[in-house]
Amino acid sequence: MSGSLARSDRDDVARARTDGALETLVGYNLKRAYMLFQTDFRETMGDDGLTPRSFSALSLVVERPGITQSDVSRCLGIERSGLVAMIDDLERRGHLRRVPVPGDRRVQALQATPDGCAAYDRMLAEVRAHEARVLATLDADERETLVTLLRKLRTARKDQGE
Amino acid sequence: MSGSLARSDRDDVARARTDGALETLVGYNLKRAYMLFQTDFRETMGDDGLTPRSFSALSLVVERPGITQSDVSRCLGIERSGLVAMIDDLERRGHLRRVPVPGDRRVQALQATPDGCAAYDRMLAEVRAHEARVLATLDADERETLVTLLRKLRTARKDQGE
DNA sequence: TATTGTTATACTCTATAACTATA
DNA sequence: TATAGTTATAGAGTATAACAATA
Repeated sequence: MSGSLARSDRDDVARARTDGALETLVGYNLKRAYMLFQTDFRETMGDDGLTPRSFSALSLVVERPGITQSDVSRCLGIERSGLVAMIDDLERRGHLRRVPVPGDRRVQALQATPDGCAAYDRMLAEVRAHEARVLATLDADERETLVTLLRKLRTARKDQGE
Repeated sequence: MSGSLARSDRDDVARARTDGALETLVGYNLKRAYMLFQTDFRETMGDDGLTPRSFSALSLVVERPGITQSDVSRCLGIERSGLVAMIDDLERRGHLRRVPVPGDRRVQALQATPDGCAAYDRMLAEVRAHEARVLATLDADERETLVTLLRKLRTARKDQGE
């Protein structure tokens, strides 16, 4: 039954090294690393800055002028409905505009404004600095390996049957 | 001003390869990879299965009998308050019990039940299978490298001044 | 004063479903 | 019948703040 534990036993437990099954699981370590990035990203961008998600959307719009919301949602793997408020916000900030497309009146192409492009360039620099900060403990090779492995994980997935 | 785009231009855009700044950012790739794991984890555990979080808590309790809620929250990097409902749930499932500690009446040590240990072993096997599935595109070396890099990212952080 | 467990609360994120207008 | 954009809504996840009991 062992209903209770002595104080010293608990202290031993607390001192145990962190080497359980959890540490061997990729998912767990992935989540912890992701949380690190998330937190620092938000601190970097400030209270009324872009979120990781809206930054990624803006990035897509800047780099692929004329992309539609549906395209963005597919590229980022998120729901179309979630994009509306985000694009509203980016438009309100003056970073982009919704532009009608002659050939298809259902669609509105997304076009970054000059100000939006400039703001994006500044933010991208900040984001790279933020990543350098969080990745400080890895050398250049390790960083590249990490990105490569993460991308491999994802891109290869699309091709599979599943 | 270029108010609108022709259909064919948009199609070109849609066909563009996915090689923008986003793909070079660790944070973005980390998030996408994390989403992959999360989704598959939940599918693996089923509708009334443990969440990634409660599984990690149970793992800690099984491997460090007598650990307290505060210890768990510190190990996992989450708030104490968030643990209460989780531990309630694990207790309701019969996986663990709250056990009074003689030396300190504020504390309740967490003790996995025999059933809880058995259930954990089964779940851990399922989780490992789930990880093997999601990691199918990486070979053994790559998987180990990935875990190592993710852990290095995190563990080294603690030691820093910040 | 500090810590453990707890409650209440609010906020963010995000998906689902349904609607409309077009195609 | 399918797609783009939209709206409304609900649910999960999680943090914050406060409190009681104990140290």
